[in-house]
Amino acid sequence: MDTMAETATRAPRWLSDDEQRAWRAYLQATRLLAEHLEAQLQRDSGMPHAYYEILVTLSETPERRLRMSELAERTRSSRSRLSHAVARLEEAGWVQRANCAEDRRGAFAELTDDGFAALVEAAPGHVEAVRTHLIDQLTPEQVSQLQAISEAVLAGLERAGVDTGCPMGSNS
Amino acid sequence: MDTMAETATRAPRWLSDDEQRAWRAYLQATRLLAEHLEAQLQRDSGMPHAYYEILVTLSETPERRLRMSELAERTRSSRSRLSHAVARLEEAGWVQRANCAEDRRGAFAELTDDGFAALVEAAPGHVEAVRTHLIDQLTPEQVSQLQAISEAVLAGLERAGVDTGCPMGSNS
DNA sequence: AGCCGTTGATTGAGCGTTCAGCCACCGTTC
DNA sequence: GAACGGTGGCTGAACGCTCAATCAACGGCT
Repeated sequence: MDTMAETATRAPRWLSDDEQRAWRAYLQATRLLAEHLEAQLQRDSGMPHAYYEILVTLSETPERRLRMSELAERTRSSRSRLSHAVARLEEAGWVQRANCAEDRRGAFAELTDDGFAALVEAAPGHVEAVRTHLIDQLTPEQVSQLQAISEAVLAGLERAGVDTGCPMGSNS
Repeated sequence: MDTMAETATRAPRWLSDDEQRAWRAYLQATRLLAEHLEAQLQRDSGMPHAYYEILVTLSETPERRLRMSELAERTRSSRSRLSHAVARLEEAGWVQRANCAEDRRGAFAELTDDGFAALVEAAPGHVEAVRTHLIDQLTPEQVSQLQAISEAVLAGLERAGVDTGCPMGSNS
């Protein structure tokens, strides 16, 4: 990396050794954890984590249904991605679409009973994995540190306009 | 989620409110950050982050070349994934394959001059993004907390037999 | 020599995501 | 009421990844 510092057109603020160690540890930990949780959910419940989150989000709603846009926002997903995902979930019988009366462009995604059952099946194993590989590895103090850190990063990203649903925001 | 605790066949140890807040914040922060970095690298340098890491790993090697297996381990990638990736990188002219004399099954992946140039182009923007959206959002204390947390999680995953592909000792 | 399990690496199908483009509908304006 | 830009949602192609299958070469064995 040092050799590149000289070659670069405009010297950026490179990371210090400590920062780089933290960054690389963070990168590996988040990636491995995500992969592990993904694999667990796929293996035990036959759904990717993103789909699990869709089901969770729907289940936390009074009528177990949401407009596609609203669902996309809450799951921080693009509309396209959600559209494909709901199509898959519909094939699995876990979600069904419903027309919207007030806005005929709109569509609802609705959690079916099978979908709720699948969620009930999937949740314990997933939560157990999260606890085992994240929460239980940390002291209570570290858990709250992690929350503070995550919220700081989130705030920074949102302040920078890195909002998922807003393609117009980035310009130059 | 509480309703599901009763329905599930075996569901001990749900997350407390604090733990769940921490988990969800972590989830969103890591995901948004990863997506942002991915997008930045793709937009500014035309490569996904995984490919960037391959180039970095090759560049940090004396001869700028590594056996495929070795490269797969260092980038924590599956062999298959790496094989596909190197194929793409070869198309881009950033990497070239070379036969291995000692083991005729083997193959080297070698960083080309164009590949190194692409890396030199890409690195400043990427590092800047990491700094801006992660490091600069945190106090120095939080950075070291994050490192400790990440290492704890990593150690837990490795203890649990999750294939890390990389023993703790090796670094760059 | 011949066999046989292992290892290095590639391949192709399938899946999820992104991106760009599209259509249908909305609300406003003239 | 016709035209307009904006919005809700869908589609298809391209891409990266995973998984299982495959192949060739190695190395130890008798």
